[in-house]
Amino acid sequence: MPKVTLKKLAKILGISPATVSKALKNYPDINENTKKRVLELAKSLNYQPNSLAQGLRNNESKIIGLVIPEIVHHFFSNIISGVIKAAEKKGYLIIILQSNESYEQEKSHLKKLMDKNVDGILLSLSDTTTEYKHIKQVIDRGIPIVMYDKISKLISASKVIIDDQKAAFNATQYLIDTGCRKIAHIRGDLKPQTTIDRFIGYKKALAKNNIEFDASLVYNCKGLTFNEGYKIAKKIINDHKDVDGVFAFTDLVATGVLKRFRELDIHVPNQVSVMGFSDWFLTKITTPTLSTVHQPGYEMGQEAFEVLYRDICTLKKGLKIIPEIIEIPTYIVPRNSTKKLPKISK
Amino acid sequence: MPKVTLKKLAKILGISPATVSKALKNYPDINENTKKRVLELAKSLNYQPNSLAQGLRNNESKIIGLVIPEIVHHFFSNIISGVIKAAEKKGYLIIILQSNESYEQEKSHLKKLMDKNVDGILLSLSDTTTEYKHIKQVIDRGIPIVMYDKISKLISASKVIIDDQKAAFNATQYLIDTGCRKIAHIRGDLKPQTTIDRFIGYKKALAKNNIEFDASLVYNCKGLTFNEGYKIAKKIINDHKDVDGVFAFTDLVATGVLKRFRELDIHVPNQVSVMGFSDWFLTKITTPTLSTVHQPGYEMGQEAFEVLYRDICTLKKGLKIIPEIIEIPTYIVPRNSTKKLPKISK
DNA sequence: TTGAAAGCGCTAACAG
DNA sequence: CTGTTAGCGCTTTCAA
Repeated sequence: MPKVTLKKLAKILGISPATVSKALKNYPDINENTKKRVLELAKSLNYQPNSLAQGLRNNESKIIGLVIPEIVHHFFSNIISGVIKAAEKKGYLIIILQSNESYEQEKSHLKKLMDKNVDGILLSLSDTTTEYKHIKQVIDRGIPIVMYDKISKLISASKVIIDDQKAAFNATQYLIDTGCRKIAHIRGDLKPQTTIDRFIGYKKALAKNNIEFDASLVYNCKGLTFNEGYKIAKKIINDHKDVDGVFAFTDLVATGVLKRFRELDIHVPNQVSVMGFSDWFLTKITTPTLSTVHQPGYEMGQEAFEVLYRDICTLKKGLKIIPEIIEIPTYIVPRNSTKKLPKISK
Repeated sequence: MPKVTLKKLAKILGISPATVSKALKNYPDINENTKKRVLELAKSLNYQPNSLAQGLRNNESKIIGLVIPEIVHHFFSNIISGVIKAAEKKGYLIIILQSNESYEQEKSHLKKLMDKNVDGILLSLSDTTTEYKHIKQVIDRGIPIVMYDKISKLISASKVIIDDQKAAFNATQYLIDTGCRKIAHIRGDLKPQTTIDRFIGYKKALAKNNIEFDASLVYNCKGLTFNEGYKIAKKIINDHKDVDGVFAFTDLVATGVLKRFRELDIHVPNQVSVMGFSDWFLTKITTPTLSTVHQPGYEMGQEAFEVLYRDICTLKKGLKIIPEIIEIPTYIVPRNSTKKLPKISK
């Protein structure tokens, strides 16, 4: 199947490639009739412009890169979905790469994306990234980067985030409002900022309500797994018989807690309330269903693309990017693992 | 940051671009010394070839397209992950598009991918696709397509699949082997082939074991949702008090069944066994955990890319593609929603 | 062992 | 309104 090129169209019509190009691009200085002929022929021959050539010429690929820590993950696959949706509207395609929380991979992925002349990159930092030279290099090359979810304050670029601290504060406050006084917190690894922020939010909520912070109520969770939650639940109960709330930094862990509590015949939420974080799909199917903080992946993905798009346009106009920080609101999703709020609202 | 091009390197070194290109590409007819100088300069200036130009010249993009029905889905995100992993090894990047089970979107996605000069396409048919002209067009254009998961026998292309019929047969057989005799089947929409095949597998297993097929035990499930399972579970019990097994065509639905059964105080697996299909992540966290058929998304993704890669190479050599059909094996994952197999094995 | 030249397909500036 | 020309960055003859 010999490919249909501009040149060929031109030859068939007996006009120049330039004219054909303009006709196809709806330039104003083209005879209506010529334009019609071109358009018709193009359609009938099913002409597709060669985007490689276009890209080479115009110095843009209409492709953006998306670097994601882990694809098989409810939150991140929602992000992908949001990005694709928003990108589609503007005629952009998405190349996806997975960093697996590895700094090395992140670095090499950025390189690959630059090689492919992407017009911009969406990046969520890997947990092991502590240096940012590779990112600055990309930006210096004139390829805009927007960071989402896991970001660094040390990079000057647009960002799309949630306020983990506030979200965790609200979650803890919710537990308190529904009557909990002795609330354990299961936190993640020490490093990632999100984990730290959620921990701070937890502490702040306690402080605000004059509940003394008790370090022994804070449990460190190595992996982000169901099993970790399952194990820790037992520990919590052993250590603190009178605990009445658990706030886990992520749903999966909370789910493990739920399961163990049921096995231990600890009633949720009457004896102990449990609060997760993220609003993964699975929170709807546990028994009891899990109250959690909704982390809007889809919206983040959409927003991230839109910011990036704006930055791309800014850059194309030769202007300097003014980084935007966009915060996507989160909210509590009350389900059955927490008690009802008292009617008398503040 | 002015980009480093071949030309620039050539100028700096006082040699021709052609020579630089060859040096970089390890051509044999280049002076060792020249080569070294080129390589060094290239590295020190961090030269990256412009892939658009390369692509234009060599007529290949080193990008492949992946059309997926739905990204936010455990099975499919595993596929993505597998594809990316395999593609990475061969230096390919992946553009992802989501069809949302829409024929129109599928069609337009294929067009976009062709426009972007992808070297090949991985496609899982949307449920609403009944015509295949758009696919044949792509193949005619010389872009190889490999279909995975949801395929059509009417297309001559390589395919990566599981044997749904066999898998469903085994699942049903497993229920029978563990003592079930009156097994309900929750099936999906009428159209998709997978649904039909699973239904056939179910029937065949009954026949094989001399259990009479009873159409009233087959329930049609509109959506692929937890709620559907939840609703249907009640119906099953109302219609058939003595049912002792349920085989759902997908895990999510089975999970809904599990939940409703618990509410109805129907013991799983002692009174009724429940078997799902897919081995989604969530099957490990339900109560009881859900026995299911493992559907290996990651492996399918890897395999799909590899077949596509072979087809791309074949085509590049000017040979004709001989379609391969690759079947990825499935297996039963026994968990706690089914009874144990009797010790005396056949 | 090197380089000049042509061209992949498209577009933009400019001339007619 | 249309066409000529030049060139994006790279590769590949082919001649030197």
